[in-house]
Amino acid sequence: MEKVRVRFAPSPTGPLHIGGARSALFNYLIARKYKGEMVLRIEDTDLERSSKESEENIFSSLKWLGIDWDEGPDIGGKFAPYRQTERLDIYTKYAQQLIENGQAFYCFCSEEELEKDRQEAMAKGETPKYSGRCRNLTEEQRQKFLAEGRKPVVRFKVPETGEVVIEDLVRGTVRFENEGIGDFVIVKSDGIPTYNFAVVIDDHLMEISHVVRAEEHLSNTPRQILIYEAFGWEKPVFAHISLILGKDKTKMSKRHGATSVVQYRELGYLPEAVVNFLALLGWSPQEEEEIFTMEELIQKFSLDRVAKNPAVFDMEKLRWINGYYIRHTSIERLTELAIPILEKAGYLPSELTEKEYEWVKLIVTAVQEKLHSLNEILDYMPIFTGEKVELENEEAKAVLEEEQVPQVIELLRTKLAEMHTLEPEGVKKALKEIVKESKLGGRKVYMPIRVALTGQMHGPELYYIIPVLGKELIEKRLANTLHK
RNA sequence: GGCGCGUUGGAGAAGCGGCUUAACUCACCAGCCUUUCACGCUGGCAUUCACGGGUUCGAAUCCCGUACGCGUCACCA
Repeated sequence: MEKVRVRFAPSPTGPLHIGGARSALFNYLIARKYKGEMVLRIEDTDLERSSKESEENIFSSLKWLGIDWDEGPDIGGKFAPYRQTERLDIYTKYAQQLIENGQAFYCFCSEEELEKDRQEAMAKGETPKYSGRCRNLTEEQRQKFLAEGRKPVVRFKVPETGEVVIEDLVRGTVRFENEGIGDFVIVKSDGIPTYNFAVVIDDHLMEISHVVRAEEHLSNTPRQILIYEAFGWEKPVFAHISLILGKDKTKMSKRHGATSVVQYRELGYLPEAVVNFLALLGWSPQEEEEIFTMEELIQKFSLDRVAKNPAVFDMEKLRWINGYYIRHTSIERLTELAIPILEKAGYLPSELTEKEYEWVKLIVTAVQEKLHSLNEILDYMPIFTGEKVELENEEAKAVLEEEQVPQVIELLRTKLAEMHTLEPEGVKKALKEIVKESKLGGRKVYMPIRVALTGQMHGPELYYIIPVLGKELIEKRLANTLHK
């Protein structure tokens, strides 16, 4: 088998979309699995919408996910350049070749003319398709148009009969009649090639062996194959992966929530969780496990287990996966990730003291098992900060009215006073002693303390909450809740 | 409208002619663990695979039609 060379070829017209990230991931997994090469190519031929900023976003999003590439605009490679706007002369050369061979032609039709054709075809109930008007212009006509100042586009001459058969790795055999394909534009009037033309030239020149991309490109594929055939080039293997749909089964869009990789990053998702989730979007493992590291994915991934049916973006599942990774990563890492979130929310200054860092670390330890995304830590912050405590409901109020409460609180005060510093292990021990000495049992001791300190019936372990609060805050809170 | 693709439980998703009385995961319910919540563990949760025909000894799996959804028909990628 020849060397596997795959590519991810986004157009830099916005932040990296979750669907794009999934295409990039699949390509990356294939490249690594078969010890091939991954090419990153920037398709920036849409001058209007492309931006450097989007390009930067694509680079950083991919890196964040842990996807890297062997050749690309930032690192170069033997087929450089990797930005289409830097390859314009190459496309011109090949377009010229097609024109000379009679496989492409200049078209001078104006937008108005084309629109009129379209309307007429629609009115007659026909498929709108290029009329072929400029297919056989004489040299004279051409000069006349040029003299009028018209800027031509170059159109590919599509054979009028025959069909294009695609042997797609995930979709099987798909056929398209040539008849349904009009002569399409390959070079715009400003001299920039269109997508359908540039991809083919680049994929061929860059020796891409497998084109793995989203299903929306499936109906473009016959046009591209026609170009391969016009040049007599060997075609790559195609694999069109299904679209990503939202919960309502329509194409994933802003309406469904976050759609870009950066958004997930900002919402407190871990890159390995996003990668794991993305891999499951359209692909399924043979075994029962669903949690995989990048290494495992590289080992297990294969295109023949990629499904044809559309992949539905299940936010609940992403949350669950993210929660899993949060529970299984280190406190140090979570602390580092939590700091900017807490800073932004005003819980921390921009420069941290050792003491503040330790404080965050304790909070993170306390809530680690409860989080599904890092920013959920903010939901727990009222437990750890502020002097005032709101009793959450009547039930909580009732807990504080139980008869053993004064005794429990007194014991707590005594125990805490005996301790020089509050740390989880010591507090845990002290609490157990209270249970033992009072002979009241767990619930009657823990629940009043919990409610008195936090106002809530549920929450993280008390032996974490107490050290986080510190003696001073504890006194203030006790005073606050008990004298109401 | 033409062309192309899809349709399995509350949700995601395997299975692609007999081994399926339809995996697995999430959610949900019950029990256990536990000071609470959460985590973890155990068990329960589709007689049925959009619908209607057909092929076959046998169909979720193959064929045809209908419905619904999605994609695409650009000088966007």
